[in-house]
Amino acid sequence: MAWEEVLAQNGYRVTAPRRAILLVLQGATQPLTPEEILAQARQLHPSLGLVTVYRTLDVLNALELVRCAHRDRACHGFLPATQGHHHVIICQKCHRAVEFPGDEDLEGLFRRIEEQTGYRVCDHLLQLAGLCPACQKEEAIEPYPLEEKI
Amino acid sequence: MAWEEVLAQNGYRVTAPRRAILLVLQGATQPLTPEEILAQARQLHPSLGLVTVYRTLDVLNALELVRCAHRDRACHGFLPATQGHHHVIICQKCHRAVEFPGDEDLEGLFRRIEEQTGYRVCDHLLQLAGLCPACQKEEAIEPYPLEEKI
DNA sequence: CCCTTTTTGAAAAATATTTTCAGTAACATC
DNA sequence: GATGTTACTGAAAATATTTTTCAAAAAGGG
Repeated sequence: MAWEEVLAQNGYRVTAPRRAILLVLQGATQPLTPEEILAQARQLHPSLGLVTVYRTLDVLNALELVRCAHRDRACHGFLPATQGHHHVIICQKCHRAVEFPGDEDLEGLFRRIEEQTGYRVCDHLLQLAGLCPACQKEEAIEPYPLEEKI
Repeated sequence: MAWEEVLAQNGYRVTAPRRAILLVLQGATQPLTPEEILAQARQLHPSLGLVTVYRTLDVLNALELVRCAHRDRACHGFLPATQGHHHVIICQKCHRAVEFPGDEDLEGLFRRIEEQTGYRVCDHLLQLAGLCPACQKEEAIEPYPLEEKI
C-alpha cells in the first residue's frame, strides 16, 4: 500500500510538506538525519520547516513506514565493560543490565548475510531488551509501562 | 588489571575527578548517562564538572573499559522500512544501507541468553556495519577511514 | 463552499555536547 | 622532597539537537 494511503487510512492528513518528506525517504539508500531530510525535501517544498520533519518522522515511525538506524556508534549510556563479551541485555522495567557473549552464535547469520547481500560484515551492534528475573515476578502486580519513545 | 593501572600504563594521569568517575562506573548496574554519572560522582568529588565526565568517558571508551548502550531506542537516522524485515547493514565507506531478515537465526541465541541470564528477551536491536560490494572493490585503492567517534 | 480539526512554520525553550582558556595538579626528573 | 613540564580541570561560551508553544493556514468531511 502506498504511504499516502496508509496516512489517510490512519486518520492523518496528506499535506504537501508530508509528501515532500515521504518522497525523500522513499528514495533514501542510507539512513538520513532530520537535517538531511530537511535539506532534500526543501527542494520539493521550499517553505518546509525542521519541526515538521521531526513530527512527520514520529508519524511515519508509529506507522512503521520508516525504521531508524544508529549512525557513528553514537550512544546514550555507559556501562563497565567486561573483556571479550560485547552484548548487553537491559531490563525494560528496572533498567538493570547484564552482559553476555554471543559472537559465535552470530557467525552463521553473518555468513548468510554476506552471501545474500554481497556486503562484508565488519562490525555489529546487538542489544536486547527484556525483563530481569526480579521484574518478571512482579509483572503480574505492576506491568511495566510500554516504551513510547522511538 | 585495575582501571587506574590501565590509565597510567597508557600515559593518562590518575586524578581525583577521574577516580570518582571510575568508581561510579565500576559500580553501575545499568547504563548511565553523563548527567547521571556526574550526579553520583559529585558525592565523591563535589567540584566535578560535566565536561570532565564527557572527557573521561572518551578516554575510558578508547581504552575499552566502558561499553556504551542505547537507551530509549533513540536513533540517528531514518530509512524506509520494508515489512517484516527488521535489520540493517550499513556500508562503512559509502553509508549505503540494505535490510535483511534474521529473526529466526537469533531465536536460538535468545533462548540461550534466557537460560543463562534468567532475563526474558522481549525486543532486540541488531545492526551491522560492513563494506558494500562496490566499496570492497575500491578498497585496495582507497581504504575507508576508520570510524573515530564513539 | 464552509466548518471543524489537524497541520504548519517561526520563535522560544529545553537538552545535549563541544570548544576555549586560564588556572591547577600529576608525576618524571632531579 | 622540590621543581618544571605537560596533561588535566572547571567555568563559560559556543554549538548542536530536539521539543514546546502558538497563531495562521490548509485538509477534507459535510
